[in-house]
Amino acid sequence: MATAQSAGTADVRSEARLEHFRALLQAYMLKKGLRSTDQRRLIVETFFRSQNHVSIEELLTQVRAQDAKVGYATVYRTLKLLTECGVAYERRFGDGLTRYELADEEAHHHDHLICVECSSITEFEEPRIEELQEEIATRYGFKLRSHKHEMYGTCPDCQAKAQKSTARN
Amino acid sequence: MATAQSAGTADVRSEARLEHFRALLQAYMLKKGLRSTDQRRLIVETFFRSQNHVSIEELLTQVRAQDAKVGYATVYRTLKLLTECGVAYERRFGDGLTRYELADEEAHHHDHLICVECSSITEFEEPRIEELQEEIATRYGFKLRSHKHEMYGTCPDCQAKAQKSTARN
DNA sequence: CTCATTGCAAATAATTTGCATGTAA
DNA sequence: TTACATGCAAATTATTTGCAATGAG
Repeated sequence: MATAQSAGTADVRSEARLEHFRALLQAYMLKKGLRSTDQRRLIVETFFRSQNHVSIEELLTQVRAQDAKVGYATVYRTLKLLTECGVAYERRFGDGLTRYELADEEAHHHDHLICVECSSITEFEEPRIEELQEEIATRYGFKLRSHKHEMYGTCPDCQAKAQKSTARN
Repeated sequence: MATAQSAGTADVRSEARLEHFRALLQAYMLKKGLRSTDQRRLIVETFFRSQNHVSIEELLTQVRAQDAKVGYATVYRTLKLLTECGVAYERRFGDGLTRYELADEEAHHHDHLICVECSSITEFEEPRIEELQEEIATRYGFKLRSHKHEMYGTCPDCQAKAQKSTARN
């Protein structure tokens, strides 16, 4: 089995929370005069059920399993919509890909350990860092909205692998 | 030929430190059998003198003020080289651009407060966060190489501006 | 001489956009 | 009926690469 680092987020997402996001989206669409279409609903629900940090391509694959005709552009446009109305966050890690995560507070408070060898992503949470962030923001008079904290290094697995091939070089 | 460019970091970068980086680069090039060319030297020195967080395009503009024939590809290739040998760090902020900064320890240990309104970047330093990072890396068995810690919010100036136009809405 | 480097243009890759057609409201 | 939405393909943007010509060691 592959490394399923950040455990199945889908299970963690309670219906109640998703309902909250659906309402958020609906309110935004109403305000902007946007329309609810089959594709949009499908993409949004697929996003809600997908693993954390989905890329557009991954999402599109899942979406096309339901409706093979959905195009790239629609997924891009829908994810942009979700980002605008505060349902999703865009994240850019080292690879040239934009990934998305559900914009709940928990997501807001976890951060990432990224392996520079195998690109695996491990999430961590550290309230003491949160505290310090607030302190710093206050120090500089910033009103904080979000943050991004990524640590890059070698994961235990890759360290082990590197050791085996040390003789080679 | 005295570069009449923006003040800023150039003054802060002591010759001694630059000399260290020149040595680092030279050692790397020697090891790899790479050659020292006019373009490379020009790009590297321009990078040393440029403001922090330069983009390829900004750098190219500055380089072309000296030698109009230098191509994009050479700048990309040279910055990649600088990144490989540990002289520069790549950074990706919100816009779709890769920016580079000198890889000294101070740069390694400062992080960024980014204003979502005016895009201004404020650097900060907080040793207690550094400590916590090490602690977390150890907890997950990671060997840390670098990190990125960005906080997004509204800077004091933009908060003030927002206040003035509050009556408007 | 030999092989790395350069500049250019063409190739990728990710994302965006124009437009004719489809479709919520 | 009236725009908004979609799918496709073409356009953009950032970056990379192939290649013939150049130049460092």
